[in-house]
Amino acid sequence: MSAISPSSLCDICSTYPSCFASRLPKSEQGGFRHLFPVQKAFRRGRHLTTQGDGVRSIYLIKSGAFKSSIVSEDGFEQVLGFKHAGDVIGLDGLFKERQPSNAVALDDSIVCSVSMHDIKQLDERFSIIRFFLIAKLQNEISELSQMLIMINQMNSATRVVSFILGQSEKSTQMGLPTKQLRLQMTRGDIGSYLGLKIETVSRKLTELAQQGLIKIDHRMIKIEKSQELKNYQNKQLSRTQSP
Amino acid sequence: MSAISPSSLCDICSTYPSCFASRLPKSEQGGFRHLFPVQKAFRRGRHLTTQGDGVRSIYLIKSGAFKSSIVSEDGFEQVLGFKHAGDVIGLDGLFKERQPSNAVALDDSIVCSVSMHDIKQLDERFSIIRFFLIAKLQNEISELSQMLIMINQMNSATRVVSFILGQSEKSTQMGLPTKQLRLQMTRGDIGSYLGLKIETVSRKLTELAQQGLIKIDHRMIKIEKSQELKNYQNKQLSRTQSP
DNA sequence: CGGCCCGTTGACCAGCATCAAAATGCGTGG
DNA sequence: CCACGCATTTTGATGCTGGTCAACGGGCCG
Repeated sequence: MSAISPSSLCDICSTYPSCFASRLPKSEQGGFRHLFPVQKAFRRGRHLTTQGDGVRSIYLIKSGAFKSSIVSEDGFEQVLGFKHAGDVIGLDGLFKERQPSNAVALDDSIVCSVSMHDIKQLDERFSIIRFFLIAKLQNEISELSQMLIMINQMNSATRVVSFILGQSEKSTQMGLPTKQLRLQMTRGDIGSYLGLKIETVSRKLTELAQQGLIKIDHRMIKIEKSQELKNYQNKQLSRTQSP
Repeated sequence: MSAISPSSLCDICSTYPSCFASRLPKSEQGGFRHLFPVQKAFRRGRHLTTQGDGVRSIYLIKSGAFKSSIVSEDGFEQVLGFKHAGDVIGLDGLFKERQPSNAVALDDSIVCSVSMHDIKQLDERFSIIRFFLIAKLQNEISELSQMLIMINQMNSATRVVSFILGQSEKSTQMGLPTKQLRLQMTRGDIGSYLGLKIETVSRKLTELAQQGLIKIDHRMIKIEKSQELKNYQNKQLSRTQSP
């Protein structure tokens, strides 16, 4: 965790469009620069946030990948989601005393960190920032709701398919290849996220490969038949009759 | 859905302590009254919010009970939570065009409705209101995360036990009896919430009754051995070894 | 009184977890 | 650069939990 460029300018930032800085009126963006958002590098495995620690900043991911998770008292980890360039980390702890969740780097990553003090100033001055923060929190609610639907209503194969398609979509959004993706997380992480055991994840991936829908090379996934994968999803969703 | 008392004063409201009105400085609370929060009654089965409809207000529950849910395109309902007196409904749609979820009255209920216009004014003027809204959204995130943990890591009996204990706790918070509670929702709602089929919910409740931990009379639940129920929870959480 | 939810119970079985073992990859230190 | 050790992944065999299908009773409302 070392400062790279303490006074880096937002307007040369690669994730500027998805950052709240871009929401500020042009005339104010110079002002925002003076709040000195700081870029920091995190090596794989390092914690960006740790459950229970004090809250100091929120973070916008500039490059790399993180998993967010909660660890219960008995040591069980529940993965809540995976975050990539453009995503925000730390909103669930915003204005709180303690971090409610962990964020761990899955790759070497770079984040832009904005201190609580700066966030409070921005929140005070600009309604657009308030809407931004609330919208991002609502996104998290929406994603968690979708996870509940997935885990409660889909079987294991369909969950794995949905996961792959979701990762592929994120990949596309970041301007990376849609049909070729590299998973940053272990099978165990995927299993925790999807509510499946590691063996089940492995088996279902193998089956999908055997059916020719994907190709697997360790953590590289190649999507061979995206339409059939999408059909897979829909077929499973309507496996029981509607009311 | 009829107006009861369009100019009711907040300071005689039974849920005032959990309302954001209570957060305002004393000198401003008179001003808040002039925003005319409106009380409305909802009969059992009526929708307070409907997925896809326009967003007009947020609601604070004064009495009664609601379930919040999402219905997928294929007609499947996923129950996201149950809301009671003091809870807020509509935050997931705050400042949005369309309601992302449904809220249906499980009992005849009364809510206090605050229009988007008023919320915007309050949000603009009072940082304490902003913190309130964000904290409530974070609560929803936290509850959904706990649901994921429960569904991914607990077996059916433990989920049902957790549900009963959770309902009992809510009951306590509202000043109602802790050991005697009336479920407002069907077994089907509970099943959707917990990710279990209706038959499983029914069976597990029966088993708990046979073990003498609870007594069941239709939707009345009497908690006979609360300590053993809590042990049940902990036992199951550590059913597999920690890393 | 009849129909419709709602809830319960039983029999059966599919899907996923569990347990076990081996192969492979990766990081670390010599 | 290589070797060792650990983490990750795969694959197989087996069993249990919770889903499915079916039937029935009871309460509520028109």
